[in-house]
Amino acid sequence: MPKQRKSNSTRHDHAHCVATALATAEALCKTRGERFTPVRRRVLELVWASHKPVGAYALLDRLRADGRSAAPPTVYRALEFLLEQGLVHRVESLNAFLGCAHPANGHAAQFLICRKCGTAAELDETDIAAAIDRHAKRTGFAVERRTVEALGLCAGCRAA
Amino acid sequence: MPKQRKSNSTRHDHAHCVATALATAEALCKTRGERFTPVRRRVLELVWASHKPVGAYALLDRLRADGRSAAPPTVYRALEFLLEQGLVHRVESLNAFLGCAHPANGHAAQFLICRKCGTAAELDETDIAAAIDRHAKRTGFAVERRTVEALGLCAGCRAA
DNA sequence: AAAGACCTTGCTATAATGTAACGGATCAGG
DNA sequence: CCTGATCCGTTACATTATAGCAAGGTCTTT
Repeated sequence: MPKQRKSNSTRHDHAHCVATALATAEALCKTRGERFTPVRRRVLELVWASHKPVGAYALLDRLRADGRSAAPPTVYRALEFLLEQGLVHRVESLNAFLGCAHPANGHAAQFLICRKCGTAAELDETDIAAAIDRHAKRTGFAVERRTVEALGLCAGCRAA
Repeated sequence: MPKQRKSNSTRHDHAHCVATALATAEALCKTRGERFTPVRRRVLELVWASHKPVGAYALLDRLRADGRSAAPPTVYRALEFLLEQGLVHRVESLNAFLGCAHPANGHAAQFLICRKCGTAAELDETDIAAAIDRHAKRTGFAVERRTVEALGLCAGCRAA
């Protein structure tokens, strides 16, 4: 009775999706000499439980459901680490967190967030970043970090 | 003894800046049949006190300094109104608010936020919005609202 | 193996940001 | 002036985030 046979409209093998993210994270940390501890691993796994941005306190509840003792700093510290390593993103307009789809070094991330189903798709389009940088440069502004988030309706929810 | 003679490195007449914003707001509200009440006017004025995004609780403190009785809902309701009217913007990455430089109908706003001096410059570049929309369209996503915020160093702070 | 430095975690407490709900005051329109 | 709608003051609470300390691990050096 394979669990991965869910009624998933996006029809992707999410178990594989999560497994890949965890394996990539582990490899990246090893390369960088960082410690991919059980808490950090578990928080990353929970973030990847869906493709929807998750709040820190939702993560906290799920950690506690594991039987693990946990308080807000537990989650925030794990998230801080994962953010530093580029393994998760923070969605500013939702105060929530999302697994990074391309945890390679320094990519520009943009998000398309569906206000109906809550899923967020990650883009990595250099021309969006370039357009921002170009206008910034005109005013002498040196861009260090960009936050680009679009709210709207995803293809699936528009159809429905 | 004119107060407006401040040592202002950006060398703009900020009193005029604020006065214009308030006058424009008043005119817009009148046109739309909305009530530009004293609380709303004062909150807008306080938001415009600088070109730095201001937190809701900082505004609250200043309202109280007026001698006015105020609680969080006082400020948040005023801000909600001002946001609806397009008179202020919310800076998501700072949980803060900023006077809108172009309170005309529906413009795309982007922000360049200096991490040193805290000032935020507002852009209104259609090509940035267009780039986002273009990539969204490819995936069938219908964009309704965009959040574009760049953090970095402004020209002045880079020089120093 | 022991010592020491450093990082990670558990824990308590508290700060900062944001909202729900009610009732009284105020305003626009008849 | 009534009346209905809106706005505001107030209390209480919800949500999100951080400071600080001590205990437990891990790694390196000896």
